[in-house]
Amino acid sequence: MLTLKFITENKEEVIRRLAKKHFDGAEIIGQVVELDAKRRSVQASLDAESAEMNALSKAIGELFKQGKQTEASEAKAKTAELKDAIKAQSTELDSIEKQLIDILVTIPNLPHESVPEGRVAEDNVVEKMGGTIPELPEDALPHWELAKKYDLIDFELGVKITGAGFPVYKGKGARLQRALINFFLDNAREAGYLEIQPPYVVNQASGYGTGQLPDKEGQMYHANLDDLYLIPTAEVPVTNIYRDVILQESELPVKNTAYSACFRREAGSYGKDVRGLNRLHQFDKVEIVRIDKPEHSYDSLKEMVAYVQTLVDKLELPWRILRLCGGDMSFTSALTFDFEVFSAAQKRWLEVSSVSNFESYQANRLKCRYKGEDKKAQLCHTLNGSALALPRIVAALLENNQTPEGIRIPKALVPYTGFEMI
RNA sequence: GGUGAGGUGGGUGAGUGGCUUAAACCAACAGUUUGCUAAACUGUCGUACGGGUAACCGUACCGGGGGUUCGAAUCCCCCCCUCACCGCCA
Repeated sequence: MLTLKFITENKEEVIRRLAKKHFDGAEIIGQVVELDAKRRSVQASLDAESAEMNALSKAIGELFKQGKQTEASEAKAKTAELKDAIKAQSTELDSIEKQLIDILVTIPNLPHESVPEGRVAEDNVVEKMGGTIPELPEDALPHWELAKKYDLIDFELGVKITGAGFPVYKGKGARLQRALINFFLDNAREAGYLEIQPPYVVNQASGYGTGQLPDKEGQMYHANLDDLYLIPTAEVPVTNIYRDVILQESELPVKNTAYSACFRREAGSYGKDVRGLNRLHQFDKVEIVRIDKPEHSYDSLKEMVAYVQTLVDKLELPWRILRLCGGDMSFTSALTFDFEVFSAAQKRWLEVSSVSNFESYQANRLKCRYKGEDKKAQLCHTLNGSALALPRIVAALLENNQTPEGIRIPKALVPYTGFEMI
């Protein structure tokens, strides 16, 4: 969430910038400013009364020690009224603070100045393109047909065991998954990211820390007996490593990478573009996470985008980078670049990575801070990106590389698969 | 699952109602000393909110929440978590 300080000090700017995300903040920001003023005044009088009470209690203690029982009892009588006032004020302060938090979590992050105007996915700006789209014959097969033909992925079997969206990978299909995971992790390590193996289920506090809760509660699987959530991305456990942490400036930027299975309920998204591997409830992904100083976070973002580009290049896939427009960005992001690869048989661009700078929006809730030269703790910036999500990469690899002799594996991946053709 | 012990600052850990402004040690940082390293010595060393141009002042925080009391890290109640041993088990 945005910091109260920033909102109250930059009211007009906040409203103006939120408009790019098509969020009308005029009324809600006004409420925040008003509540904050109330908060200050209540706290000021609460503090004054508490100070008086503390002094009085101390004096009573002294009087008792000196054996002045009568005077002590007189002083005691005076505290009752003060006590009631303190109780009332602190109840009011709690309520104001709760109202403020409730409002703050409904305000999205401010988009960076470079975010293009726009409402929907079509308004995103193509930033860069690479690779070549292969010429496939007319009878080229979509990946779900190829998966069946070569017995790589069994979607029906997954339905039997679990349900739709939980495919079973078999033989070279399974080995391809394992190869991609190792390929991505090795590349990330070589690029300086520390490999992490996090838990796949998290507690409520972690869900709140990265912002999945409370807004996206329905998108996560919930193990209600233990009140734990299956992670929708490794971002959640990895970023939460830094919850309630004050880092030293010298430790920044923190660069972590993690593979995890990801679980998403995808409630409400049935029926549209969900065939085959396009949208799943369980999938594999390697994530990269950075924690950085504010003044360096956009350099970090640039590096992350450049890094992801090396992956799609090595996989010889046709790709493009989109700069997301205000309307298509996530709630928490300040600037997002999406990577898409072209799936030549479906003739569609598929999103395989989303790289974002959250600035201090996530760090504020996480309470992830760092101490610099001046010894003052201040909020870090957090960033993350997929590097990469497997299913759509697999879809594109299968479709784009199909030949009459079988499916060709890109050279960079062969050491990992142990085979050149499927 | 059973039994027991615990949760205090960056870490270890003392503190059983007011002398706590949370001791002491370690780590960290600055300085002195020093041929270098090390050691020694001195000093600094929490977070948040509010007030103030500032130095600074006030308030809150000892796992979380409630209660008792003029006053709670300390007493009472509820919850959460951790550790140890036993049982089960990859």
